[in-house]
Amino acid sequence: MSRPRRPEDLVTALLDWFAREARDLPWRHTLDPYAVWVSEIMLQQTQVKTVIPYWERWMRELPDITSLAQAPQEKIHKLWEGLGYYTRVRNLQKAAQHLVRENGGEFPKAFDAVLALSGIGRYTAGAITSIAFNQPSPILDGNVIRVLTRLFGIEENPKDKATNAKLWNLADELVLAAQPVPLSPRPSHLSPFSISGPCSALNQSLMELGALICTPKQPRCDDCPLKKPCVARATNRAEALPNLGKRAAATDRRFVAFLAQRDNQWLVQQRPAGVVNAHLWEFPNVEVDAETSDLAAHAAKLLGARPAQLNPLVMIKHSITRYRISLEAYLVTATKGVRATTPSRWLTIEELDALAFTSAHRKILTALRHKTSE
DNA sequence: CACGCGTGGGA
DNA sequence: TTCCCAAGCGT
Repeated sequence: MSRPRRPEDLVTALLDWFAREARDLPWRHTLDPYAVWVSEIMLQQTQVKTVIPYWERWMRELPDITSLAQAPQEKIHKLWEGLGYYTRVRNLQKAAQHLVRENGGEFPKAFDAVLALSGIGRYTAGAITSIAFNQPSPILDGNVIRVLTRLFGIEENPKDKATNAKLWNLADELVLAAQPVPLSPRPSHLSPFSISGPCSALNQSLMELGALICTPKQPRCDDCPLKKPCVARATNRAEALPNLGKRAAATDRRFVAFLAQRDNQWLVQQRPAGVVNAHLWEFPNVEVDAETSDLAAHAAKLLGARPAQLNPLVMIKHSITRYRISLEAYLVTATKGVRATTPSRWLTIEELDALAFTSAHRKILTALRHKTSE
């Protein structure tokens, strides 16, 4: 069985592979720390393919720290609509406002100053400082955990404190070993990137390997630049690692939404701070028991008037965190007497479109638009 | 430190 | 269909 080689040899193999195989992603064409920062926040727990259009739109609308700091909160929520984890976007703006106020609108270079910003933890601080400034700061994300536990045959749960520390140390050894290595040239037939240096390339190569080769299921070990030293490949343990614990079982929940119309306007409300999907808009809705049949009573409580009739429009299935949710949307007829509870508004379909909706209620809105255009 | 926080894609 | 999980962070 081949043992892992020295860090220098692993680094050489990774940098060479990255120069050949790295994807052409839009944020790889800039070294602007703000642009890198935005990409890293969007990429937290979110797939590359999903992020690309959001990042491009964001950079057009809010191209620098000052424009973000000054943007209305409705605008940043709308730009984030559908990405989830909406605290991220508020922390992003909070940090931008801090930088305008305290640092002349400049993004800091010092790792500790970056780490201190809202929404930036150890991973993101390491990613930004290595990618934008070629600093030898290690990164450890889901991809890197997978690559390193397999490469070194680490069977312990990577969430355990000691194992997590060990993984950070391994990531640190690799990025330090990369620091003096010349950057591998990218083949001329591929589009050029803006890579700040070998620390940037090494960190990105670990994530890229995890995304393209060292995947959770059916890893493409035959194409891996680290196949010789990889312990998991030699022991046929690749798909068994990393050894993450069991995830919590999903719970079923049922919600009912009521679509109240007044002329060409529909009643919507904004979710309060501190709850799931805070600050986003939705149709009036309530959680009900699975067996509840008297939905009109719920509608009455919610809208202040008992509807004469409830006509089903659409049933949405979605899940948020560990909840499997079914969301039934009903058109409310005879809405005379319906009064909004604050904060809520009567708005046209076009006006609703301009608001940031939760994903599930965005689907209701789409169904409603189709219904009303029939 | 275990948990809450969103969503969509892929097997 | 169901489950896993993706460039994590804050509390």
